[in-house]
Amino acid sequence: MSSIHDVAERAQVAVSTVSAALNGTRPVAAATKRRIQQAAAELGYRPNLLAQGLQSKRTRILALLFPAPRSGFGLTEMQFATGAAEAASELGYHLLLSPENADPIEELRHLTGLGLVDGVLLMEVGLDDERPEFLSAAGVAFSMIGRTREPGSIDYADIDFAATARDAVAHVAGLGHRKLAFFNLSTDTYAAQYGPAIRAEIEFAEAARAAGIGYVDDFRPGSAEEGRKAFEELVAAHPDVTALAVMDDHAAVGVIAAVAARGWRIPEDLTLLLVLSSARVAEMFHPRLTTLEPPSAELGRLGARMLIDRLLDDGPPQQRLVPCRLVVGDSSAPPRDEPPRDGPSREERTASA
Amino acid sequence: MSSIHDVAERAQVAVSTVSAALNGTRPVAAATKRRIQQAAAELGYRPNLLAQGLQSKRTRILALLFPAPRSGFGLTEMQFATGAAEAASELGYHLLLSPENADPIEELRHLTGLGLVDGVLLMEVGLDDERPEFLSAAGVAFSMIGRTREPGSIDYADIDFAATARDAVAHVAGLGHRKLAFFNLSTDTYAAQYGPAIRAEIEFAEAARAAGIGYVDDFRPGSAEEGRKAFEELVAAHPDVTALAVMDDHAAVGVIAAVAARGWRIPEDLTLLLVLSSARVAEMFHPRLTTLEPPSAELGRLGARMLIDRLLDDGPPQQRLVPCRLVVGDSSAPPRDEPPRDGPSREERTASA
DNA sequence: TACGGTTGTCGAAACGTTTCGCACAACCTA
DNA sequence: TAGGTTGTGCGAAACGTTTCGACAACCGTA
Repeated sequence: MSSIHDVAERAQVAVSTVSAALNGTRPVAAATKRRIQQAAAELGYRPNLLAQGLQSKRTRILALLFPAPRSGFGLTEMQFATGAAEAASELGYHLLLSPENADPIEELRHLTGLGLVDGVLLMEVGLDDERPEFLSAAGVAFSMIGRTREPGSIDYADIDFAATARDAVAHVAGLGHRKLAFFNLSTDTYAAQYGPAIRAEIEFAEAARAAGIGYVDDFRPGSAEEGRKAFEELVAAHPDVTALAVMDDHAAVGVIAAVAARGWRIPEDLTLLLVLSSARVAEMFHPRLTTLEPPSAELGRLGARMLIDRLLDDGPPQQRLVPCRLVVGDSSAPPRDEPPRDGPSREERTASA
Repeated sequence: MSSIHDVAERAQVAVSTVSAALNGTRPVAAATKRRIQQAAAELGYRPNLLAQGLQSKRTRILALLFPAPRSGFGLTEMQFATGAAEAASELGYHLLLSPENADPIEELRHLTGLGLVDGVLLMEVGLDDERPEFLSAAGVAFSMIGRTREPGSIDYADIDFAATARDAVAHVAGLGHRKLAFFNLSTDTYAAQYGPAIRAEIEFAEAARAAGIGYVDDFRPGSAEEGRKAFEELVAAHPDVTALAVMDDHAAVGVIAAVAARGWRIPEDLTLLLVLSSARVAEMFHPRLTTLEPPSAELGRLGARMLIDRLLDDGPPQQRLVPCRLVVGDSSAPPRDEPPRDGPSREERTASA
């Protein structure tokens, strides 16, 4: 690989002049600059990022910390990563994919001690996450996808749960439903104070209250089997529920099975919404489920962009909330007129269809 | 951040001695070494990766080139990335996530010119991919996830399509099926000479021939709608097919809908296999589909590991094929005794169940 | 006693940049 | 014509490492 020395030699100028000409650091005579640029082009010169970084203390490398694949690790997280990588790339930055091991803080200490990265992008941020505090104390620039309980003046991009819940409730209320149930993420996830689990539950309750429709959120099924059970219990305890919003993909599978087992149909007997699941997953279901699709790639892009902004100059903190996109599928319909009973209700309808 | 100078000063030795003591590059008196290690620990010293890289020409950074998200970009690709990142991390390497833009070769030229990465990990390798050739010519170390038509002596990790097809065929033949159909990836993907599409088709044909069962592979549906149509055509043209292997997730959705529309049931009337799709996707279906799950994370790990091996010393090329894992779901069953006819076959069975 | 070998340490150079103080010429102004 | 002001370019230092030749001290042996 040719270095700046080679360019200098070929253009018959000093090394420092090449640097100035290429970076525009200070004025260089037009003719000289042209000669330098040509020499650089002929040699296919690319500045060495390591040398640049060593000198300037800026590497233009960002680290994306991603947690050890939990059970629910999927498309959404992937899209954070690709979104962030693309945004970084567009702005001339690189993205390092850093898996987190058992001790995230130690991992962080190591990573930032290397002098390799300019800043860190945190994802899967818990409400009481300790990483932000550490990074702040260490003076490392960072931004979050998601947010802690009290984000203070830290940059973050997160889902707008309030707007998402409002949209979801407006959708079902608009169809005429009077009572909505909400199946949260698994009990474990909830207990771990996972932000989306906590916030979604709060905001759905609030949105339902504001819209004046009934609301139930006692269930947190994390698997198909738990989803099935939860649905049975729901119907037993609240037979007047006609719409259901489910956070966990697998629980939704169980719900659908339970609905079919009772001889009910979607959407005639139940309007089913998938919350925070990608449309690609929703398409796997039959009928295609109505989804509140998280803006994952967008959040990744935003996270990377605000981190880069922060590195360039420190303006006020950027805190962005983006709502999920409502993708109406075939699982939304007005409620049945009267509560369905067990039995051959499906056949009755099939006959009339 | 403290530097090697600080350590040297604190331990009262020369900088070069610190380097030698910490890297074991050459012998250092035990007492001195201890003093140095203690000083380093007290200061929390971490060698600067940039300076190390600048000097040693080795950065311990690998780049994973990932293509612009195609339609089918999903879990599988994610797992390449996380698998590779984990393996790299375990071996003391870092993984750079590099999105590919419109011109992959130019992108590569740029990336490798930076001196930032020691090697490149290629994924989504096409049969006639031009990237390997470029990298070979440029003298850049790399390995592939997937492989070109003639991989020569390039390191790669890929799916063992022959074994996968054998396993799939053995599974359905073992259940008693006598004729298998194969729905490949979309026509576009096939036309683009996407390795898995080409190889899977060849190997399924071969496996079916070897097992002595009938085989059809005229279809390449890339969406639910195309899947539905393809299934209709299949049944019309080959009423004796009782088992179907589908490569495209969305096509499978269409197939399932078409099966239901005819009043047939899975697995009673059709054994359905999902090929190259993750078990997590298969669980979304009802009934849970039998899957040939690609060893994505494993391939990612292997790719990273063989690349690192290559960087350390050049032994013979490593070329690994890993078969998909057969995960038997609820969509596999022995064939019905006689070819199903249109009509109330489902009701007959429902009554007897 | 002198000498070759071993052991342990040091200092300087090099990796490829950027930055900064200076030098020098040309030009303008008083 | 002398002094200041631009405009342009140069060289050296610095960033934090590793590497390598030099060398001092010590040992055993001839």
